[in-house]
Order: sequence, then C-alpha cells, then structure tokens
Amino acid sequence: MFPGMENLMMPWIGKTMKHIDLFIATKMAEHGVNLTRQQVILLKILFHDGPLPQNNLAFLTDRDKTSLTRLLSTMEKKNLVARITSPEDKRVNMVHLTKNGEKILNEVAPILLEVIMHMQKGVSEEDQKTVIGVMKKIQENIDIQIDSCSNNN
Amino acid sequence: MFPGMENLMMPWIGKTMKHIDLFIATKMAEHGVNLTRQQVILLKILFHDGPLPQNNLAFLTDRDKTSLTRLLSTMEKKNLVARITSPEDKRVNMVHLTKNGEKILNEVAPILLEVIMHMQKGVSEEDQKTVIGVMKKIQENIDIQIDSCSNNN
DNA sequence: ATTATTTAGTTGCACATGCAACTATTATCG
DNA sequence: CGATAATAGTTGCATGTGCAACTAAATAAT
Repeated sequence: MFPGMENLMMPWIGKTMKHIDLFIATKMAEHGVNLTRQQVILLKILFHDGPLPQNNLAFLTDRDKTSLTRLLSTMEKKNLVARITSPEDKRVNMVHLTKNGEKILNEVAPILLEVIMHMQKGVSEEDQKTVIGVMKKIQENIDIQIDSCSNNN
Repeated sequence: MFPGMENLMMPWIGKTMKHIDLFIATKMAEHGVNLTRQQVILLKILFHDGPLPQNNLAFLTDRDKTSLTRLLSTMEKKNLVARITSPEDKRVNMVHLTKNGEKILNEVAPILLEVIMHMQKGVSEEDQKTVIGVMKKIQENIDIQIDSCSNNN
C-alpha cells in the first residue's frame, strides 16, 4: 500500500473507516434517506437520553464543540433536531429530537444496523473483541500523550 | 458509548481514527511542521515511486480524484509538489516531489514513524495482524456490495 | 476524416472536523 | 456589590472528502 507501511495498522484503519462512511452514505441514498453516520448517531443518543445540552452531546460523541455546532446546524435545517435555550441557564442550548427526527430515526436505525452487520460478516466474535480491545489501547496510548483528556468540549 | 452499539467495532474504529489524526497533527505542530497524515503519505509515495500522474496517485491512495486535486493544490501552495503537464498526453499532470518536499519529508518521516510506534505500543504482533486482517475483511465485504471496485479514480 | 466516446483533471456544492478568537451569560472572589 | 474568571456556543479559517457536472484532450467508431 504505502511504501514501508504495509504491515502497520494505521493505514488500514484509515482506509477502512473511509470505506465504511462511503458505504453507509450509499446505502442511505439507496433507501431514499440522506443522513450521515454522524447524524444517525446523534439521533440515536437524543432518542435514548432525551434532550441534552450541546455540551454533553459533544462529550458523548467525542467531538469538538465547534464541530457539534455545525453538525447540529445541518440537522436543524433538516428539521431533525431543535435547539431550545435553557431557561435556567441562558448559555445552554438544550437539543431536542423533533417528531420528524424521531420518525426518520425509526426508518434509518434498521438500515444502519443492517449495514453494520453486513460489514462485519465473517468476522468472528473473537476477532471483533480483539479489534475493539486494540482500538481502546491505541486511544489510551494517544490520550495520555495529548492531554489526559479531550475536555475542550 | 452509543446506545446499543457498545460492542460493535464500527464506533471504535471511527473514534480511534479521529484520535490518530489529531495526535499526528499535534505531534507535527510540536516539531514545528504543518503536514497532515494524508500529505505525508503522498510525499512518501512520490519519493519512492517517482513522478506520477494524479490518476495513479488517486488510485494508490484510494481517494476520489477530486479529493486528490484539492490535496495537491494545498501541497502545491506549500511548495511540496509540482504539477507538470505531460508532453505525451496533455490531459495528464505528472506530480513531482519538489526539493523542498523532499527536505520536509526527511524531517517528517521519522516523526510519523515515532508516532505510529507510540500509538501501537503494547499491542502484540498477533493482535496487529488480526486487526489488519479484519480491516481487509471489512473492506472486502463492503467493496463487493458497492461496485466491485473504486475505479472512479 | 468527422463524429462519438472515453479519459484526466477541475470546479460547484455539501458535508465533517478542529483551533483560535469571539460573544453572552453565569459563577466566583475580593 | 463590582471586577474577574469560568462556561456554553458561534464564527472565521484551514483541512479533507465525495458526487455531479464540466472542460480539454485523446481514442474509437462509423
């Protein structure tokens, strides 16, 4: 693949993730929906954990707050979520799942699950656990170095 | 992490890849360089495999040609690479590594390697192979479905 | 040879992401 | 209470990504 990196994990992980995102986009389009992986995850979280401050959403999704701001703006335009200023603390935006957002989540959730299952077909439970373990380990290795946490969110 | 997806690989892979990119950016900045992972990989390829048409570079890096166009534009602004129209076929841009690009690659290559090594510290050879194998398998699963190849490049 | 098709690359549009710098609001400290 | 600090979110700027539609050039087909 890349000179001198054939047997390193890094390039493989990056390439795979890109393929996954493309695959998801394709499958969504096939079903006449137009949501990204990131948007579906956000909908899922909002559905299960009720209205949340952007703050918390950024932390939960391990995303910079600015990234979340724009992700939400996109989703608000599509009428998937709504930002409502908290009366107790006017700095806080409570993010609500709209009726439409809930409806679309119901359409989309099975598609995503199907995609995920298809994606990992033929990979043993054993190997899946190994992969997850290694991912966690990599994140540990990295986070210690960077700043002990990603609480700029 | 995400409701109902705690034991799926997908979220872990995505999160990890994001962390890796951030980590690389941070380390580069610490060393006073300002290259992304993608740019370093391109420099590496150009160094080893000489001047190449954008076409080939897109294929080698598994990237849409439009993405490559813009990646190269960024790198050309930084005087890392140069596009030279091929005399044989005026449609083709041969991408050359500039002297400056080569110099910077020499500075940066060891940093990237160090970062990669740090990142995968404590992960056994065995597990690394498993991870790579699973990534390949996932890509196989996906590519069959999408279009049997990514030759829109 | 002239037309039609394929190929290489670019541009418009849309999306995701992070850092630095900013505003507005709340909390804290003196 | 008033000044200072911390917090929630947004915006400017830069980066990477892909699809559809485009231009220009080369190749194939009639």
